[in-house]
Amino acid sequence: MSWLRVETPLPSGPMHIAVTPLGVVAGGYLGDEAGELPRCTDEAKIAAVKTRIGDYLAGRSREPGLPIDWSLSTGPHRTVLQTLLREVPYGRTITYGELAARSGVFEGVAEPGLAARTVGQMMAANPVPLLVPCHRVVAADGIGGFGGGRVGIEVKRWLLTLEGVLEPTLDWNGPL
DNA sequence: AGCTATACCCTTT
DNA sequence: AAAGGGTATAGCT
Repeated sequence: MSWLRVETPLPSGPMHIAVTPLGVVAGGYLGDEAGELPRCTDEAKIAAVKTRIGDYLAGRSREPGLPIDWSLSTGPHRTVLQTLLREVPYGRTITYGELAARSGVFEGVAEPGLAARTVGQMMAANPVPLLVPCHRVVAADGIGGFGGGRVGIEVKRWLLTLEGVLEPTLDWNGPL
């Protein structure tokens, strides 16, 4: 896989996206690990990803519309991610417990609270942030948490504001 | 009404 | 093989 850098208006700064011949395989919000990553040299892919991601973050498109390479996720993990992608459209949110139920992975296996916890873990381990809208998954009583340290939760809030789920705040620097 | 403790799954190191 | 996580709920205070 090869990586490319995408400028974003996110509080975390530029993103890094990994692509394969199949599609987008991974991504990250950390802007400093770029040094050791193999750089993508395919100009066509670079342009496509930058355009799609850029349009989405600018509010010009509602779906990134990029092909996803699921090879980094397997079993239940992949099932839950795909369920999320299919069941939760732009501007909607779902709770951890709800997603667990919809995915069917925990059918009759675990108790509600326990399944929700597992889903949280899966979201945290989501290799393809943004394309798989893990930020649309919230806790039953509020926004919930978000991995990636302190900026993580800020990114989540930013994205939810972009989609109109949350009211804009003072530090909102995005479109609208 | 609000807070703490507990449950025991799935991914990652 | 072990630890821990973006939670949900039940029970107390």
